[in-house]
Amino acid sequence: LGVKTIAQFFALGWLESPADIFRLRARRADILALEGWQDKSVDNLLAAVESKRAPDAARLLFGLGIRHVGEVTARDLMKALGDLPALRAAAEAFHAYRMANPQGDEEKASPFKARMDQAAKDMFGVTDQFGATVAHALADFFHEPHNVAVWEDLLGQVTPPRYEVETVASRVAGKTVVFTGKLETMSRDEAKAQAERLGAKAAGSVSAKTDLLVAGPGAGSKMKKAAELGIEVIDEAGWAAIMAEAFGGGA
DNA sequence: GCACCGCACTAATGGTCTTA
DNA sequence: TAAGACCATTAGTGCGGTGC
Repeated sequence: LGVKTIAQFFALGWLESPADIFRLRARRADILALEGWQDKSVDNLLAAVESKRAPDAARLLFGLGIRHVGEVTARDLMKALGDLPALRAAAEAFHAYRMANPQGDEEKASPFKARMDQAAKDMFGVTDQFGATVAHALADFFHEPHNVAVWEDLLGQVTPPRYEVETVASRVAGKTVVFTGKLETMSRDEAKAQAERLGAKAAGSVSAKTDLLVAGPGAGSKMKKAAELGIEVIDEAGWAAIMAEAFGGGA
C-alpha cells in the first residue's frame, strides 16, 4: 500500500481516513476489477493490512504525522506512557494546564518557557529532547475535533498492545548507539529494538555523544564522522556478540 | 545568547516482488 | 523478462532542545 495505490484509492473515495485502510477487505471485488490488480496482489495487500491490526503503538503514533513527533519521540512517549489512551490524556492535561496558566503580566518570556517546558516533561514523563514545543503540538492535535474523530475511528479498527520494553544488563546499557549501512541479519527496526532491550539508546545521527557505531556494508558519512570523533565502530557480527553476551548466548 | 546535539523531514537510490 | 511499485536506507537541511 504505497503512495500511488493510496492516491488511486483516495481518488476513488475508498480512503477518507486512516481507518478506511482496515475496511478495504470489503472492497476486494472492486480492487480486483482495477487494471493491474490480480488475485495474488489483492490477497497480498489485504493480508498485509490484516497483519497490522495490532500495530506497534510507537509506530502508529509516528504514522499520525503529528508535528515534532517523529520515530524517536514517539518511542520515548510510549516508553514513558505505555499506551495511546495515556498519551491522549497527557495531551489533554497539558492543554488544560496551558489554558489555566497563561503567561502572567509580570512573567518574562524565559521563566514562562522554563515553566511550560517543565510542565511538559512532568505531564508526558519524557525528559530527554522533549519540551513545550512538542507538548503544544500534541495538545493542538487532540484539541482539533476532526483529529479526535479520526483517532477514535482508527482505534476502533486496531488494537496496539501495551508498549513495554524489558531490558537486560549489557555492556552497552546507558550508551548511545547508531546503526548505519546495510544490516544483513536484521531490519533497522529490529536493530533499534535490540538496542532498547540492552538498555542503550538508538540515535539517528553521530555526534561526540555517540558511544558506538554499528556499521554494515555501504556505510558512508556516519562512518567517516565516527572515525573523525574517535568513536568505537563495530560490524554486525560484533553487535551479535554483544547480544549473545547479554542474553547468555542466545540472541 | 550561543553553540552544539539530535530529531524531523525530504529526495534519491538500489533491491525485491508482482504483473503483463 | 521488462516495467512498475513498494520498501529500506542514505545523505543533507532546518530547527527545537539542552547546557554553559
